[in-house]
Amino acid sequence: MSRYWLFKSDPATFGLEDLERSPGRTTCWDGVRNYQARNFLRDDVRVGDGVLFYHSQSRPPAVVGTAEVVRAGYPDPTQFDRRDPGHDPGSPPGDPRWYAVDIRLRKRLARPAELPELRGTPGLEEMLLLRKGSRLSIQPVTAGEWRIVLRLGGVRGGLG
DNA sequence: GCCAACGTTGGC
DNA sequence: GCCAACGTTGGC
Repeated sequence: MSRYWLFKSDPATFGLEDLERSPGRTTCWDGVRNYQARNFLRDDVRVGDGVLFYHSQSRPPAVVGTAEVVRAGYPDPTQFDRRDPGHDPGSPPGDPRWYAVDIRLRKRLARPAELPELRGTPGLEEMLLLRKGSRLSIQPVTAGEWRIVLRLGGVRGGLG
């Protein structure tokens, strides 16, 4: 059974449009440097899982699309790249510290599901994203939350 | 193991 | 640009 996730991205760095333009509308979700998020990527995110694509640092912040996991956790190549901002000289190649997954765009939402709107929506009271001080960039989402967010985004029926 | 200092995230 | 919340670092 598939799970659901929310991935945050600053559109100034990598936004939905960048994903739309990526070959096969697929990208490597690398650069995650937080241990809790790493654990999700390494241990829990699986092929076929659904992803809410979220624009942070945006006005207003919003879920703007859905994606699907097409490759489960594997060592993040950028940690071994000297020139990459995420280069981690302390990560042993034999036991990599950081992980990435691949995701493929499913669809852009008909309209963004904006953060202030999410805050007022019944059924989302427990959503991790809405918790004060929640900075986690990879978050689990329940099936109910997934369905509600997609409905707000104008996605009718199905998996989005 | 404690905790102050520091850096980052991200909403506003 | 501001600042609250959080994570990490490093001295002790």
